[in-house]
Amino acid sequence: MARRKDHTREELTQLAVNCGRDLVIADGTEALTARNVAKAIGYTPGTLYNLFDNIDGLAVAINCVTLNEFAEAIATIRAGSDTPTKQLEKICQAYLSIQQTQPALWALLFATPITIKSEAYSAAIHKVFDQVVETIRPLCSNKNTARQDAKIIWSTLHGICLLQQNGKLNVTESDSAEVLIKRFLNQFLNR
Amino acid sequence: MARRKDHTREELTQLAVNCGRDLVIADGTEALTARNVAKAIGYTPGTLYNLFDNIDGLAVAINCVTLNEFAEAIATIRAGSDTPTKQLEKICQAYLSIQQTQPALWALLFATPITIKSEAYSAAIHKVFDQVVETIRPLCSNKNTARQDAKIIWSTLHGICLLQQNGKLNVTESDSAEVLIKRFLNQFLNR
DNA sequence: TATTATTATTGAACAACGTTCAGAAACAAC
DNA sequence: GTTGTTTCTGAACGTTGTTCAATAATAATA
Repeated sequence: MARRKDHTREELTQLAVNCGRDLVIADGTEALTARNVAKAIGYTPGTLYNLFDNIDGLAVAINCVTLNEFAEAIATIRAGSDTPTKQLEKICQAYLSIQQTQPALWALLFATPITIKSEAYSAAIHKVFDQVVETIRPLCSNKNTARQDAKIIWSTLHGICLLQQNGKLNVTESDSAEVLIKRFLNQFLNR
Repeated sequence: MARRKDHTREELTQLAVNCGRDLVIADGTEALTARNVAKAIGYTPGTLYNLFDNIDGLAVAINCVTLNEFAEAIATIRAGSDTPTKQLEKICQAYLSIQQTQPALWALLFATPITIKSEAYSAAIHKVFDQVVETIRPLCSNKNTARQDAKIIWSTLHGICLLQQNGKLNVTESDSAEVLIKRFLNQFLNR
């Protein structure tokens, strides 16, 4: 069989991304295999390689969706009338929320070392990160360090979540990620 | 063939850990396969499963070596006559140094989500972490928060290195991990 | 309408992975 | 010498990512 043309190339890509995402949500990152996705979309593995260079390409595409959703959540927070500090807190909570409610999607985002150059992926990262920078800017003493501070906050957020997920932070006692992040923000923002 | 008894069980374990470590250093974490290690030690894959539950067990054993080396480096730093703040800086630099000089070993340590319960592994983590806590303690305003602060610092250190390694921090400009960490410490320790 | 060109899709194959386990070989005990 | 125990092999299984000749459906052409 060949040339079914049930879907356009774009539709097929969308289908793969959606089904792949559902697979990850349902059964974890390990379920994201070429054969699993192919079966889910009703095609064979070979077809996926018409759409993506390799299976990591699909992972990146799924990550773009996750990042874009997060970027929208941040935009909503920033559209509100909270103080910058409060906004930053809410952004951090939103990040935490992703990790806690969709741990598998989060793991696909960060716990997997993905080394792929993708226009869309860089753009998606920027859409998130740049907003963090702008939120922080009024809080920075030195105006030139907003981006650096954003990187630090982003890294800490990320590090706490990662070590928490792997149980590498539960040395003896267990502090919730939320508590640690709140403490970090307070101290880092000098209040 | 069977029962060569060229080595005791302990020697064989040591051999596997050492060769596995060398493989990782030379060719990255992906080179740590049962067949590769088996060939390196002059046995067959099956033998490895007498020594470890699975291949992750070998990875954990290698990580213990890395962690113990790091713990010793920290001990040397703490034995010096620097101020606590300076000691903390040096510890952070030592962490960075591991990531930069042995990126594959570091990747095996942290970039891989390992979910294994190991007595030795927990002990190795503690040997590192507890020293960080003690170094920080005199710098903490509230005496009860030393462990929390240590976790935050540890997480930040980790997050910066991770995002840096994956190129996920090089948004537009590139600040070195060293600069970011120094800035973080200054700000976090309120100076 | 008949023929040709193009393109999407398959399915079988390949190499490599982790892992298992019956059996063979070497040692120890009696 | 016989028996038992332990170590080690090697072949197998199932799964992974990935490739690619063959094929069938469509589009283009005559």
